Formats: sequence, C-alpha cells, structure tokens
Amino acid sequence: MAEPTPTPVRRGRATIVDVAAAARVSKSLASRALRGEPGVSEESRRRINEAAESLGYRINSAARSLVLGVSGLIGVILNDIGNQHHTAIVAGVEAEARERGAEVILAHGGHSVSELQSRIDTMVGLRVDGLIIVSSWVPHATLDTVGREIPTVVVARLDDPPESIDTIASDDEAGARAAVEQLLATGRRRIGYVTRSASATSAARGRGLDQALTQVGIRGSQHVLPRDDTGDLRALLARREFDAVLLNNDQTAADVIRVARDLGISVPTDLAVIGYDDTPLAAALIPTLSSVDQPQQLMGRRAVQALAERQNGRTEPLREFFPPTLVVRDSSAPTTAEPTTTEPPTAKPPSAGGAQA
Amino acid sequence: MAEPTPTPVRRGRATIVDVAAAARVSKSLASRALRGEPGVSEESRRRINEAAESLGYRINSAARSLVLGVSGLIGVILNDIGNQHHTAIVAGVEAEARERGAEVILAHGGHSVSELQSRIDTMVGLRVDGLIIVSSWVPHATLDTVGREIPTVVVARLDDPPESIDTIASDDEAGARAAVEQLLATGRRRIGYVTRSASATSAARGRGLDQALTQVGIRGSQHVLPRDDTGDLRALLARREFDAVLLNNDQTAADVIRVARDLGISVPTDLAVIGYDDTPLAAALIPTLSSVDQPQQLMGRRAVQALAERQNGRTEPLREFFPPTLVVRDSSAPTTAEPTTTEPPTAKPPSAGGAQA
DNA sequence: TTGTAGGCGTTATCAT
DNA sequence: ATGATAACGCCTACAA
Repeated sequence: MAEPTPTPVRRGRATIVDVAAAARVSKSLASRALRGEPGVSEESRRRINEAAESLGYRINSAARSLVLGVSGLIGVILNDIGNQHHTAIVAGVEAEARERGAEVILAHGGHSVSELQSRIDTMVGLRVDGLIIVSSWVPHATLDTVGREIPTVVVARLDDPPESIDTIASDDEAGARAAVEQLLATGRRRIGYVTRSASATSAARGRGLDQALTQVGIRGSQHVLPRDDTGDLRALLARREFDAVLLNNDQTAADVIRVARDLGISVPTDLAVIGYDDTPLAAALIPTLSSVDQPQQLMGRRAVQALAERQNGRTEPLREFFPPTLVVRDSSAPTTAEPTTTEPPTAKPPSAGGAQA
Repeated sequence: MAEPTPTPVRRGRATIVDVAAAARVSKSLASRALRGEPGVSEESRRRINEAAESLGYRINSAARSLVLGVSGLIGVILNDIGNQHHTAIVAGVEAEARERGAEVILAHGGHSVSELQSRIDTMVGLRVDGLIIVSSWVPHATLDTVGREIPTVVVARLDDPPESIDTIASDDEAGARAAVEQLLATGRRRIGYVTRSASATSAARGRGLDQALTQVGIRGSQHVLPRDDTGDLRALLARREFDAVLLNNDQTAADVIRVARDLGISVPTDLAVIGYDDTPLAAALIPTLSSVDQPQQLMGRRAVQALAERQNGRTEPLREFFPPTLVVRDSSAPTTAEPTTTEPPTAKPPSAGGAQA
C-alpha cells in the first residue's frame, strides 16, 4: 500500500533482472530459460518467456560479449560499398556466416586509409570474433597488428601480406591470360591493357597479359591512366593502336565502349573489349561486355572458413588464389566482317604497337 | 624471486587494469588519462599512454557501452547492398555521422523479411544509439516495436508508417511527373510506366505518371512485370504500344534498351526511355540513360539529423519528402528524325494505348 | 592529482 | 530445479 513506486524507476530497457522479477525467479534461472538451456521446469520456462515477452526484453549483447569474451560477430570492412565486386564477396561471407550461426556486421571506409583504420578500430573494439577486410588499401603494419589480435583475412591481392593474416584472392594473372587467349583465338594481335589503378591486382593482370602474349611471340602495351579521367582514354583510343583492349574493371570497359563509339570505332569489329569482375553492368551494356569473372561467392565463403580455422588453432598463414573464368559476350565476339577502321588496312600484323608499362 | 607468475596469466587482450598496473596508477586514473580528460598530471599521462601503447591496449567498447548506456554507434540496415541507390544513401549517412563523431555500422538482410528482422535484432542488441533502415520491406509491427525502443528512421516510402518512427523519402510522384513532362515536351504521347515492383514507391511513381498525363488529357498505361523476367518485357515492347516508357529503376531501363535493340526499336527515335535513381549505370549505357535522380546524399544526412533530434526529445514523427531531379540524357533526347517504326504511321495520336494498373 | 568502491547486464560456478 | 555470488572491463561519484 505505502509502496512508493510499484514499478521500479526503469532506467531504460528491461533487463534480465526485470524479467526474473516479473516471473518471480532468480536471474540465473531466467538466463538459462531465455537461452533455451535444459534444467528449467516447464512452468518456470513459461512464466519467464511470458514475462520477457510482455516487457519487450532484448538481451544486451554488450553485457553478454563482455562476460563471454566472444561476440558471435564477424566484422567486414569495405573500402567501396558501391563496388559490386566487393558486395558480391560480402554476399558469400553472409551466406557462410549464416550457416554457421554468426552475425555479420559491415563497416565502410571509403575515403582514406585513416578512415579504414578507424573502422578497423571500431570492429576490434566491438570484439568481433574475426575480421574480413575486402580492400587492398590497408597498410602492412596495420594488418599485422590487427592480425595478431584477432583472426583476420584480407580478400584482395596484397604485395607482401604479413604472416599474421590470411589472404584470399583470385588468380589475376590467369584471368588476364584467359582473356588474352580468347582475343588471340579470334585473330586479335594488337592487344593492350588499360587500367586506372596502381594496385597489386592491376599489376598482376598486366603481367598475365604479357605472359600470354609472350607465349605467341608478340608484345602488348600497358597503360596506366589517371583515375576519373576520360580525356586520356579518348586520346589513347584515338591513336587506334590496338584492335583489342583488356580493362581492369567493367566500369572502365564501359567508358571504353562509349568513347570508342564517339570516335567511330566499332566494338567489337574494330576493337574487342574485355572487362574484369563481371559485374551486372557487363550484361547491361551494348554491346554486352565480355568480362573475367571471379568466384566472389566462394571467396567470401572461404574467408569465413579461414576465420574458423584460425579460431581452431591454425597458425600458418593461408594464401589462396581462386581461378577466374572468362565470360565471353558480344564485345569480344569473333568478327566475321572485315574491320571498318579508317586506318590503313594493316588489320592483323603479327607485331604490336604501344609501350609504357 | 619466488613469484609464481610475474606476468599475470593474461586471458586475452590487455585491459585498462593491465595498463594501470604497468603505469603504476589506479584504473580510474588510467581511464581518465586514456580518454584525454583533464585532471591528470603530465607525468602520469605520459606513463599511462606509454603503457597502453606497449601493451597494445584497445578499449573494450562492449564494456564501455555497458556502463555508459550508449554506444556511439548508428546502425544501418539494408536489404540490397548491391543496389547503388541504397549505397549512395549510406554514403550520406556516413558523411553526416562522421561530422558528428558517430560510428556507422551496417547490416544486410538481403533474402527475406525474417533476415532483415534478425539484423535489426542484432543492432538493437548492440545497443546502437539509432537505427536507419534503408528498405521498405520491414513490417509495420516490427518498425513500431523497434521505434519505441530506439530512434529509428526509415529511408524509403512506406504506405502507413507507424507513429514511432521517422520516414524520409523522395517525392516519387513529382519525379515521375517531371519525367513525363519532359517526354510530353519532346512530343511523346503514348507513354507507359513499367515496373517489376509492387512497392509503395513504385505505385507512387505510377500515380505521378497518371497525374502528368491527366493534366494534358491523355491516358498512359502501367504494367507490373514479374521480377527477373525478360520474356514479358519483350512481349510488351513487341506490341509497340508506346513511344516512351518510364521505368522504376535504371536496371529495368537497361533491360528495356537491350530488348528494344533486339527488336529493332531504336532508342530514342522510336522509343524514349527514362530510368529512375540515376545510378552509375545510367551514364554507362548506350545510349546514355535519362533518369530521375534522388538526392541520396541529402536523404542520408537528414536521416542522421532526425536521429539526433529524437535523441534530443522530439516525439512527433518526421515525414519528409525530398524533391527529385530529372537528368536528361540521350535516351529521351528530342528526336529530329522521323520515327522509323514499322507500325503504320500513327506517330503521335492524341490518345493512348494499354491498360492494366 | 590520485585512489576506492560500486555498478552496468550477463553468464558461469557452486551451493542448496 | 533453483538461487547466491563472483566475474567480465569500464566509468563515475566520492574520498583522500
């Protein structure tokens, strides 16, 4: 009767103590029941669940992870959430994590290395059980540090990954080789590689191109263009140096197709084009774009497996490379008609143009 | 000498107690110093920072958020991480959050409503200070529940949003109207709307089309196609019912352009095409795609502001609609040449075809 | 300036 | 089957 406050001054959300009180049991019993553990009478279990329901109880995972020492969380760091190659990897991560009962949270540091590092700090602070970094931008030292703290796998090609982390990538040299071989098989000889990236990945693809061309005794040309510049691309294509180009990604390939069209260069008749990553863009373009596909789903899944292996004690670093697949579409289809180049008809010279690595 | 273990059996990571011990101060002092609070001597501060550094100390944010009751985290839920419209909103969220010193974490529930709900549970369990849901799939009841627990804003159009949450969307009717008005201005009259979605958003765009057409006294047609089916689209276009189509997104617009090309329908001469969302795809297509742009950055930023307002005590729901902008590109450019339709030359009849809402 | 003593919500250990 | 009780790592009065 003289009770001051029947309902205790609820600070915020209902806690397990509130639930226990409402169900008139101890918090230990409530904890067990709520987790579905055995050793709780049906009657108690019912009352506890009822109380939890009516109070809108939600477990506080901060408290839980504090006492357990694990969070059940896998953290994923991206540097380009708008890149469909990266998000496809995330899909694989999520699929595998779901099957293993882990939750996936993502963080995105798109603008700078320091931002990426800050996202990593957040994840580590959150005590994620493992970290998957879909980016090649994170410095060696940062990776080494975090790798010593928690299981970490980088899904990207790294020049010199620290021992403390695992890496998963696709075989970029093989991917580029496959592309070039298809171009050679359809009679192309003046083959170039154009990229807007200075990454290890891009460099590896350039090497793959060289390997394939060297094998048949001709030289290719490689061109590194500034990011986000279309003028250089136009100038390059206007020289009509090649009859086929491999690009470092589908977006750049789309730019090539558009610029070529503006210049009156017909794709694929005058110029075959092959992109990389086989994003949805490739199938949407006109002509549809041939592209080197990476098994992103598999790579994502494997990353989660690698995390689990580390948790189970593996200490040797994993270095895994998945084989890519060339998807041939219209942009590199065999040409039946003669090239309509405005250049002199040196259509298929056994030697090639260009320079500059 | 006879000490059993000089270094205490370190369970895992260094804690603030370890740091304090190494710096020979109390843990409270270490806490203050580490947070950069005043009232710590320079000498102590130095020793503490040094100790933290050498021990590789990282604050445990689970413990921190447990005691503080807030996490400093903003949670973002997406149902389509591969959708560049959604990720553009995320970019806005991140920009605003960064300026306000909050961290953003994302979760992605791409496959089902239950998965989305599970991601929401995770976020609430993590005690995020606010939740931004970039999806229209979450059921009313779920939104209401979570909205009562933490500040929540949905960035999407909802038919009947619960009072407990804020909503931010763009004015889809106005967007569709703007598109139709441009089509009308360039002489199109048989204008259709084609969508693969049954969402409130899609319906609103359909209404916008009707409004604009009604104003000039003609009727349009609306067609809801099954998701992921191209056959129906082909059949629809093959009927050559219209000389202009508005699509619910750029991806569908890309499909239209490709199918039209297959059917020998020239874009924009025979058929003007306008997409929605103005994703990177729009500029990459050939012809480049006109598209209705939404101010995604702004919408994302506004969502974070709304969260802050709620935290500062606002209780009335926010319902905000941002004006979209039509970006005109080649696919709806005015045609100088006569249409090359194979149909009888009823090029610009004042009445229109089609049916079926 | 520094230290002591709770307590945040949860789980786990050990009794009962 | 159930309940006390002690951590987990951190922050915050309050005391010294």
